[in-house]
Parts: sequence; C-alpha cells; structure tokens
Amino acid sequence: MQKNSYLDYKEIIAETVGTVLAESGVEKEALYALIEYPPDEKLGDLALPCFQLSKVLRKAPNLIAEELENKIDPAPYFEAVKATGPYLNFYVAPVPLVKDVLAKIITSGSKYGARSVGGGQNIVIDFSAPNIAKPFHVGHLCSTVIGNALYKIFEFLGYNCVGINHLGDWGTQFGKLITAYKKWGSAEAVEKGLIKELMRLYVKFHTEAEQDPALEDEARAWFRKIENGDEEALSLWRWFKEISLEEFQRVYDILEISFDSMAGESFYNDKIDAVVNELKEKELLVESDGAAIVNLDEYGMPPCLILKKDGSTLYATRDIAAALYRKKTYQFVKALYVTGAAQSLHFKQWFKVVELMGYDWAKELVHIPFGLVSLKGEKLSTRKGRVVLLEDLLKTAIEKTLAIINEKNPSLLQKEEVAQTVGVGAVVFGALSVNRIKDVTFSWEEALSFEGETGPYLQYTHARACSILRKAGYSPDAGVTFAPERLNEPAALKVVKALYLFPEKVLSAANEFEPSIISRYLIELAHTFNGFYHECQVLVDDQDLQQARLVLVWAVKTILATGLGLLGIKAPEQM
RNA sequence: GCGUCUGUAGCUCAGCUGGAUAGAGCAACGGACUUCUAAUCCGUAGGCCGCAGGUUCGAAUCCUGCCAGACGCGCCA
Repeated sequence: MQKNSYLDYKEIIAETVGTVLAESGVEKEALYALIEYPPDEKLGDLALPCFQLSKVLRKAPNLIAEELENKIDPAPYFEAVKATGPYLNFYVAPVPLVKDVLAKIITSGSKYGARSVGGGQNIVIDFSAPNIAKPFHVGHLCSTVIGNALYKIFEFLGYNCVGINHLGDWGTQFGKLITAYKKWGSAEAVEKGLIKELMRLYVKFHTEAEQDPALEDEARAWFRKIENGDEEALSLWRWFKEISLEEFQRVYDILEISFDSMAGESFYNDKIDAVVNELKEKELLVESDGAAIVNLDEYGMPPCLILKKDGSTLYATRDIAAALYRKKTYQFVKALYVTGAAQSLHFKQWFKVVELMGYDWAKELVHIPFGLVSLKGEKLSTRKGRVVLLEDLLKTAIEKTLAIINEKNPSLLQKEEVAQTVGVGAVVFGALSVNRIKDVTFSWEEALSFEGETGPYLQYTHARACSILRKAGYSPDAGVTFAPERLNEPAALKVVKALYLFPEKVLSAANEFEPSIISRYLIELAHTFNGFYHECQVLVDDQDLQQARLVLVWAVKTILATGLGLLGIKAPEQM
C-alpha cells in the first residue's frame, strides 16, 4: 500500500477493517483494492463490497457487512458506517474532510497533488517528432500535447523528464524534395513560401511521379548523395531543415512547448554501424532475400528489418541506436514513445530486439499509442495536400476567441493575450479530453467549440473564481484559519469531495499514461464548483461564512490552475 | 489470410484491474441573469452497452465465436 501525505479514506478503511479482521488473515492491501465509490450519494461516500470476503470468512456477505458495522467505530473520519445488504457503506464526516483537504491545499498551493515517488529519476519522453519539409498539421497535435502533458505529470510526481523531439530529418523524402526543387522550384519561391512551398513541391513530386516512375530513382539518387556527404545535396538538406524548424518553432511558441533535446533521426547516423555490428556479434542477424533481419517467429511476430538489400538502414535500426544512446546518456527508468497506434507492431518488434540483445532495460521501453486523426473520414495526406495546418487551426481558434471576448467582455484588458490562452486552450484540451486510443475525425466545429466539456469552460470557471477572490481581496496569507463547519451545504461539500480526489487522479493519469483522466476530472470539479457558485453567494455579510467560502474558492482556483497546467494549458485570471 | 485496436443515448464520449438503479457534454424541448462573469446553472426527453454463447452469487466490464469499422503485417517512417 502506498503511504502518502494526502488524506486517504481507502487507507483508513483498509486499516480499521483490516484490524478487525486481522485474525482471519485478510490482507489490508487486498481490502484497499476492494474499496470503491458508490454510485449514489445516498449509499455513502465509500463502500466495501463484502462478496469476496465471504469466501475467506465462509459467511454470507450481508452478515459480514452487518458484523463489521457493529465492530467499527466510525469516528473521527466517518459520521456513520452502515451495512446495506452485502455492502459496508462509509459516510464521511464533513468537518475533518473539509479541514484536512482545504488546509492542505492552502499550505501546499500549486504543489497540492504533487509527490516525490519519482525520486528525481529520469524519464525520457519521445514526442511530437514532425517530419522536416512537411507541414505541422493536426495529425501531429496528439503526439505533441500528450507527450507534453505526460512530461508535466511525471515531473509533478518527482521524476526528471527529458523531452526529446525525434525530428524526421532524414530519409528518402529529402531526395524527393531536392528532385522537385531542382525541377520546379527556385530559391526565391522557397524563401517566400517557406514550408508551404516545400509542401507544394512535395505534392507536385508525387503527382508527377505517378506518370513518371523514373523520378523515384532520381529521388533515391539524391538521397544517396546526401548520405555520401555531397555538398550541394547536404546544403539543400540543411536549408530545408532550417526553414522547417523555424516554422515548427512558431507552433511550439504558440503552444508554449519546449524540448530538452532536438536530436532528430540524422543525429544517430554515426551511431548505427555500432548497433549493426553488435547485432552481428550477438548472432541475431539473419540474411533473408538479401536483407538483414532479426527473426521473431518464436514470439509470434514478423521479422524486424535491420538492413535493406543495398545495405542501408531502416527506422527500426535507427530506433534501436537511439534507445541505446538514450539509455547511456540519460540512465532512464522509463522511455516513453508517444506515437500513433499504427506503429504498435514496429515498437513491439524492436523492443523485443533490444531484449534479445540482452538488455534487461528493454522492459522500461513503453509505447504510448494514440488513435488516428482523419479529415471527414478520410486519411490526412501531405502528398495529396489534404491537411489542416496546426498553425491555421490555432490562429482561427484565437480569432474566434477574440470575437467572443469583444461580444461578452469588451472592457477586458489584454484581450489578445487572453484570446491566445483561451483559443489555444480549447484546441489542446480538445485533444486531451478523450482516451488516447480513440480515432478522431477532425471537425472545425468541434475543435472550435467553447461550451460544455471544453477547455474554455474550465478556464471560465477559473476566471470566475479569481473574480470572487479579487473582489474580496483574498489571498491565503491574509488568513488561513477558517471554520470548516460553515461549509455544510451539500453543494459546498460536493466541491470539497471533488478536490479530495485530485491527487488520486493525477496518480492514475501517470500510471495509465492517460492525460484524459485529468481532463475529465477537471470537468467534474468545475461542474461541482459551478453548482456551488449558483447556489451559494460567497461575498456575504457573515464574515466567518465568507472566509470559509473564500478558502474553498481559492482551493478550487488553485486545483483548476494546477490541473490545467499539467495538461499544458494556462488559466487566465480574467476572460 | 493473420494480428492489434475500436463498437455504450441522434452525435462526441465517460464507465472496462467484474459489484448496487449504465453517466456526462452537444443537439432538441422547458426554465433561471436589478445579485460574486449566463463561455454558467437547473429540469424534460433520449439505452437489447454491436450480436450470440460461456464463466460467476453478480457481466457494459472477463473468456470464446461471429458482425462492423480503423490500423498493421520485409526492404517508407
């Protein structure tokens, strides 16, 4: 059982019930895992189903529940313990709950929910990884924001994260691009059109190549030149890369996402031979149709391709080289790869190869897959020019937000800044609000929706809370003491119970590599708070009541900001 | 053909390490702004949880089969 510094009712219940049942050999850990939250508040706040205990205790579950009800003293954490059929229901005593949770949030501030379980160990997170010379489109959004959120979440839990942008800056596509540039491009056009011009050339290459397959050979020849260090080819490659990076950087600046390393694929060029040699030495390489492979029949997988017929490398080779390099450089306890679910087999294969090489840290490699983004049911395709640029989406979202502000809150100061925060927040939250694995069909309408379960909803709730605090001139330094018993309305208690869940939700989000757990939680928290907001006036004459409510509002504001922060979203004070 | 993932309200999704009466948002309809920001809140309506078996005291959740969709399966990444 993980002891932590946060109030943990499951632990309290496991402890007390465990003590009662000590002689029957029921483990406290097992009890902890059984405890659940009842579906209806009438059934209490926590419940212990006794079905499974009945096997060990050789007694009917409802009898067990009854006996436990009689043997357990609910005080001080519960006001009642009641057997309801086969369930033992626990009713939380409000005052200790309110006091403990709010006091802890006040004293920890933005650190509430944080832990030190990571112990400063390194976690490498490989995310975003757009391809050079291709536009940064909505398909890259998931990897970018999921990776960023996991980065923040693990840092929050005491790990030291290393964010790596494994740029797609090597490969045959550069040969294609140079071919197209030579035939249909010019320096002026590229200087002027930048990545959009590169994209035009790339698309043109593919349409022309359908008629004239010889172009493909030309492209391969140009890529070979890059690999052989031909100066003209290399300088074009560097130029294209520079242009792309500048464009990517603009998007990262808008998203306020940064990386600790921009080592892309080309970075590993000089590290691949050693890997191939090692695979040979360990007798893992087998020749097959002229290519060098690692056979994985035994593990029910197709073989992992290491070298092509012509001796050149493939992306599995590169990934293995990168993993070895990262292990040596960062001593990670986990390496996360945030890429599309389509690559699941690829990762399974080369993870296995690393294991077969004798590295036990292969088990620390984790693929974090996410679903496919499509456009009107059709795949995104750079080649066909069917994409939505991320920058366009973000800019549209910001413009729309500005229009809403001008309509609803025209006197707001720093409109542009707020519009940016909210517009970007809407897009980012949209990508983080559903389970990673779900495929999504991009729709402008949905991406630009600001009502209901959206980022702006959370930001709006936060801004409202800030507004109350501002009017009251409240800050926690002004007074941390408050009367917990005054927060006795159901609406207020619901909010406190929602706040209580935050640390637990952050932990699950990390364990499951699933930021959407935090997204959904924040929606729930905001919803309970908005209910409270409508029902209970905070600024009232009764000073004790007002003080208690202000503490609650401050706590909600803090958790909303912290939670949004973990998702990589900012929370404006006004909007 | 083989493999992986997905299938829950009209739409988008929670719930899936088995537990009590399957929950939200959007859209629809009806209500709440002289009161801390209505980007809000409250209410109504909406369900063979893809289908069929099985395991179990108990299945949306686990197992098997089938159906539908997405993705993957050696020289792209």
